[in-house]
Amino acid sequence: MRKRISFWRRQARNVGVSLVFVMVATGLWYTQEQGYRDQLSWMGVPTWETLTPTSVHRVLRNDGFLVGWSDLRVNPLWVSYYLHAVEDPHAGARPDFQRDWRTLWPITTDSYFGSGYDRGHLAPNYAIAAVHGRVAQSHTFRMSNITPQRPDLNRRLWQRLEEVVIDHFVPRFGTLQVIAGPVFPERYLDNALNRVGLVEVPEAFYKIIVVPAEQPLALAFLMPQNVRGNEPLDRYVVSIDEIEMRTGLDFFPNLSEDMAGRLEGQVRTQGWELEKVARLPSRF
DNA sequence: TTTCGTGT
Repeated sequence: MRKRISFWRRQARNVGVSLVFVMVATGLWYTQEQGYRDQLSWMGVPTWETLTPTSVHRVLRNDGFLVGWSDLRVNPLWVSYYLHAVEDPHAGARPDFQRDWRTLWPITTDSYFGSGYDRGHLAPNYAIAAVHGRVAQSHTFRMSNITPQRPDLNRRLWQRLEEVVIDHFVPRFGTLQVIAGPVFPERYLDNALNRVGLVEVPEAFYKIIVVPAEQPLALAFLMPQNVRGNEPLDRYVVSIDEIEMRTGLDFFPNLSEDMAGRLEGQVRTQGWELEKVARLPSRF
């Protein structure tokens, strides 16, 4: 009898030691992970306004950018990254697209074959490569960073926007925080079966650009799938509030209420000199 | 320099 009691005591102590170990390890991991996330997002990682199946996601960390991955949409709901001016911007050759095993879903590099949709980057190849280097570049080719885009959007209008960001806005402001992602129809069931393989097809895409200064500036775009590609960029400027309404996400959750109201509630294009870049021709 | 598909 005595022996049994001491056996269970020992087990209880072992469980206790294990629990403490797990808590400490989790705490260390969490602190470190939080540090990485803070380095890749200004004023907090995007989160959901309300906990709904379509807005819930988990964060995948890459070199140079974060991905908010939705297992229901089988899409990145957002990507977040900084860009800063570099001496001699250039990118190496485009690597191959890669499967990302963290998504669990089997999204392979030829899942898009014959679909009529491009494999569109959210965190862009060129800008990430130029600013964050070769490894980060390869991570932008993970299928977790890819979403179905119509060719005229991906290769023309969206590409022009990406080019303006890295070639004009980054040199002007020095450092930018960019968040980009897809927009889906309001009712999930209306679009639930509209998929490329397992990947739900968005109806539009947003890109939020912030100058993270004492007095921050923000500019946000919302572009639909069906464009010709030569439209002026400033036609698609919207407020961050509008993107939050359309996506169910909360951007920059650590912003003070006061600052959030000023930055997110209205469209302010002063300071961006949009008129100079809105009509630059397509490269492709 | 910056987007991709192509078909196996």
